[in-house]
Amino acid sequence: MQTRRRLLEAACRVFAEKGFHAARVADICRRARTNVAAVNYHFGGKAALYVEAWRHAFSLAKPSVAQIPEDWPPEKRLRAFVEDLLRNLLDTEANRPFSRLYLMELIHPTGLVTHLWRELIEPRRRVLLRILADLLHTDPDDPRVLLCDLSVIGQCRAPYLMQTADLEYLLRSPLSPHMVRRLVDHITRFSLAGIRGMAAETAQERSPGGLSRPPSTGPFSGQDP
Amino acid sequence: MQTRRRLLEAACRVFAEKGFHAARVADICRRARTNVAAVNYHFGGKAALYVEAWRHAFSLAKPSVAQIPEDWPPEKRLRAFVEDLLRNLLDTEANRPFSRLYLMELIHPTGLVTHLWRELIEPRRRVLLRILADLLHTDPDDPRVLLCDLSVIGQCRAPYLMQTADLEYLLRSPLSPHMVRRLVDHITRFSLAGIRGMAAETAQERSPGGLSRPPSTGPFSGQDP
DNA sequence: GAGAATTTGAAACAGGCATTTAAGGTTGTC
DNA sequence: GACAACCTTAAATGCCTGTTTCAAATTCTC
Repeated sequence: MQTRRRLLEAACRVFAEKGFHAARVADICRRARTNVAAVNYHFGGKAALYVEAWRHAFSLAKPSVAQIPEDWPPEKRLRAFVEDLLRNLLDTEANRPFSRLYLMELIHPTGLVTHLWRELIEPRRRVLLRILADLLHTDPDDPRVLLCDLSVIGQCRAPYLMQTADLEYLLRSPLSPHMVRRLVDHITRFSLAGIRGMAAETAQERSPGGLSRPPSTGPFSGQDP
Repeated sequence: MQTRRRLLEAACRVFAEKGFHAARVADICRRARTNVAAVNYHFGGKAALYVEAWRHAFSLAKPSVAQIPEDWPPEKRLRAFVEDLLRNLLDTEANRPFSRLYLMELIHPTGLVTHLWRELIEPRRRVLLRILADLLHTDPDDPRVLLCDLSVIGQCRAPYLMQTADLEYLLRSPLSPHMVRRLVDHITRFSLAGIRGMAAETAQERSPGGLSRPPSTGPFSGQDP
């Protein structure tokens, strides 16, 4: 139905902006130009709407990373990956749903989408680990790959951490498509240089201790719905 | 008074963990082993307690970055800066207040601490810009410095984005002092290599357009208290 | 076009939570 | 030891917000 789709899109935007807890059902309904009862009619409640909004956001975003050709050189694949993560930065109208939705769930775990994690997020991460392993001429379980993963992801998420106005303040420049391209370019080059620096280092001092334990619990362990 | 201090410390931890909005006054009081009315008696309300908690957290954290000797080589200063940002990662008992408090305010601006921004945060950022400018053999207004700033800060904040358990899952290793040291080491080296990569690049293709406008509004522009 | 099912609208409901209130207890002072 | 200032406690208040309710309206079926 029309209303249902409008609600989903509004929900993506509001949940992405505020997070599950701080998002107001009334806000979502105002943006969707509908009544609050519609949420409970179509979805059964705020929590269920949240889960559906996740699915909706991912249904728009998912294919791209998975479609990076595996025979591209790893440098090119890294750029494509970064580009994909930063794609949602603009679209202030359409929404910047996926990247920030995910970020919000990381910060305030609701426990509502744990089952979507392995289905939707883990495969993406595995793509990046593969790229990094290729760049470092090692395998994806190498501790250095995990650290580089954190570095790349951290850089890509940084712009989503703040309001657009604050990002523009930091960069001293309005957030245009051109600016996003420049960000992609920077993060890719910066990371490639960082990775090559690691590859050049002697591996001896980072071999023993620390980074070697198998995963214990799982992600999204917390919950406060 | 005793109670006042216990409240401040509990507030730091709870606000840092949940953010202003999601934090419950009752939670804070339970941790401080006091009654909910104490918050309103000693501080006048949740909002005022939040501001005082910020001040308290910063009073513990502030000196270090400011005390990095300016005559150290920039590589050494960068390491000291990163180390300072990651210091709060442990201290699960004492609290990991500053870094995550700040992060929460970035993500959900409350508008309650805008006045503390210039006083507390801007100076820290200027220290980093100076370091990066020295490393790039340029001045702190160079657009490349701003991009590197985003990269370094993004990497340093990444560990604070998630619950400890999730970070340990990503790193496949428990979060020990040793692990934190390794993180500091990695981020410093990775960034130094990235920065040197940028410095080596031809400056021509990143000179015109984009990154050149003076700050328009200010940070923490939003508010939803 | 009549009747039935589905969807929407406005208002009432209920629970959670910050804040207030007023009484009781503690500490310091003369 | 009495008084006063300060602090703590438990219960009450009132607001905000997700959910429910039920009537009105729309859409679908025959």
